Amino acid sequence: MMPQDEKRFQEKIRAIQDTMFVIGGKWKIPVILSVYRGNRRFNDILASIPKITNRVLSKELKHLEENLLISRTIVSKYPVRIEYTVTDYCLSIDKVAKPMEEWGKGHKKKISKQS
Amino acid sequence: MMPQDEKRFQEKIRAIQDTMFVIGGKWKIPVILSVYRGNRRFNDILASIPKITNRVLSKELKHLEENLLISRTIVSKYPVRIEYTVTDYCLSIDKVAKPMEEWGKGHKKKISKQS
DNA sequence: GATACCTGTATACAAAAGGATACTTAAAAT
DNA sequence: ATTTTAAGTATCCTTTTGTATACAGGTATC
Repeated sequence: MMPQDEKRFQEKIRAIQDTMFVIGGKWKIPVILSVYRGNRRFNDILASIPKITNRVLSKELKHLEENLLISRTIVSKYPVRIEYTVTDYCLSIDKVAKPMEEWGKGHKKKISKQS
Repeated sequence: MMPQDEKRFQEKIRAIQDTMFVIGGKWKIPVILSVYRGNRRFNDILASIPKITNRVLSKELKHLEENLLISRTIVSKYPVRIEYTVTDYCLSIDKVAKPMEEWGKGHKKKISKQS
């Protein structure tokens, strides 16, 4: 039998790996933030995130849609016009994104200080 | 000139990408947690994290050491014995890891509910 | 009729991350 | 003398991620 705290440790690992699967990688949170910020159209999102390419953006949007964080709506058929918006559920990401933002800012200072 | 909030948005993105660079990926936080938990020796850490391999662990430890989160000490030369410990600075990761753990647990429920 | 706009997809490729397995070095245990 | 242990490294391979560029399909504009 596995000790209680060992079991809890394994669950912790799994939960964090699940989170990483959904919002990990270089682009997923930036895409969410961009849409959250008001960029609803593909090319606007594309332009708002430095160095992202259309292929990567397309894939990330699909992944986020599958994970219920972004919704995609066809607002006009001719011409094709799509709108991306964040879901209500997506707002929960803020609880993770905010700490990450703060930690990143602090880390930059830390690293530049030691040199 | 870029508007103020646009500039702040770009900084946000960069901060999050910096964080992702340091602790992103499948294994980095699990490794930190394992060491924090008391696993100090290579093979103990290896055994504590399901499915990680020695090659990957070796690389992750090096990366974490370079980013001041883990420290590596040679405790005995013959035989070689190394000890890994978390740095004081590493404790700041908890501010990110905890929300990720919670979000991951909630997400699993969310996904299983919709099916 | 030619060209540009929008929202992507298709193709080809390069780089990074992750995985499987064997090996090393030197001491300690049997 | 052989095996085991510790802490990795070396080699090769697969998968994922990212990049570059071209193209599609339909509308609108010149």
